[in-house]
Amino acid sequence: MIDYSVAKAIQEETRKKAVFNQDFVSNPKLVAALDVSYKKSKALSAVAVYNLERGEIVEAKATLIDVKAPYVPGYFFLREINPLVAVYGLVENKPDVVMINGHGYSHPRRAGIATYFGVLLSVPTIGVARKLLVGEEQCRNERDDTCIVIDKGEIIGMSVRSHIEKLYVSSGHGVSLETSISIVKSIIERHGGSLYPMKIADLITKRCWANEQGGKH
DNA sequence: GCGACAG
DNA sequence: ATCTTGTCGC
Repeated sequence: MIDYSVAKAIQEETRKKAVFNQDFVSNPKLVAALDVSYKKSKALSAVAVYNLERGEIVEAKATLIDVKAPYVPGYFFLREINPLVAVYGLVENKPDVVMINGHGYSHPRRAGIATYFGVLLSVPTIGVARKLLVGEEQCRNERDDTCIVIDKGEIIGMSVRSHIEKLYVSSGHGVSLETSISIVKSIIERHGGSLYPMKIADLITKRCWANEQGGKH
């Protein structure tokens, strides 16, 4: 059995350094979406840089690296931080905000992978997950497509649903929950209910295995 | 003690 | 996340 006390201490330090209630950027124009897929001990990570004004992908990159750490709920960063940092380093058009596939503040210690990535690289991040790790939804009514997520008496994130998918959004670092929701909703409303750049990053990670020859794309 | 548990 | 056939619904 592995001892996660060190990883836990890292997350607690990360939470102290993180900023959840301020926006480092006032008018973001470039938003990057990062995602990772796995095959045996290899991780294929991808990034799609999206122009909010034009509603288009302006850059895409992918890379393949080895991973050793197993996936453990609550300690996702141990497994996925390296693939994420590796592919982010390939980006030429540095984004104003980075969307990470996973939780940010909505985490047992308020420091999910999105928060860890943001503090580590000192970039604004948003956490976007498909399942809750902690907390429970509180919807005002059945019609509302945006609900708050409560844990231990505080709002830790929000759910946003379209007719295509349901996402759990939380602040990562340097992007408030309100701004995070605003960005996510503006994208899905523009692309038929799909978080377009994240979908593209996801497709890249799953379709580049066939013609992978070392990673770069 | 038991169940739940981001990707 | 990944491994995977047939099957249900529009």
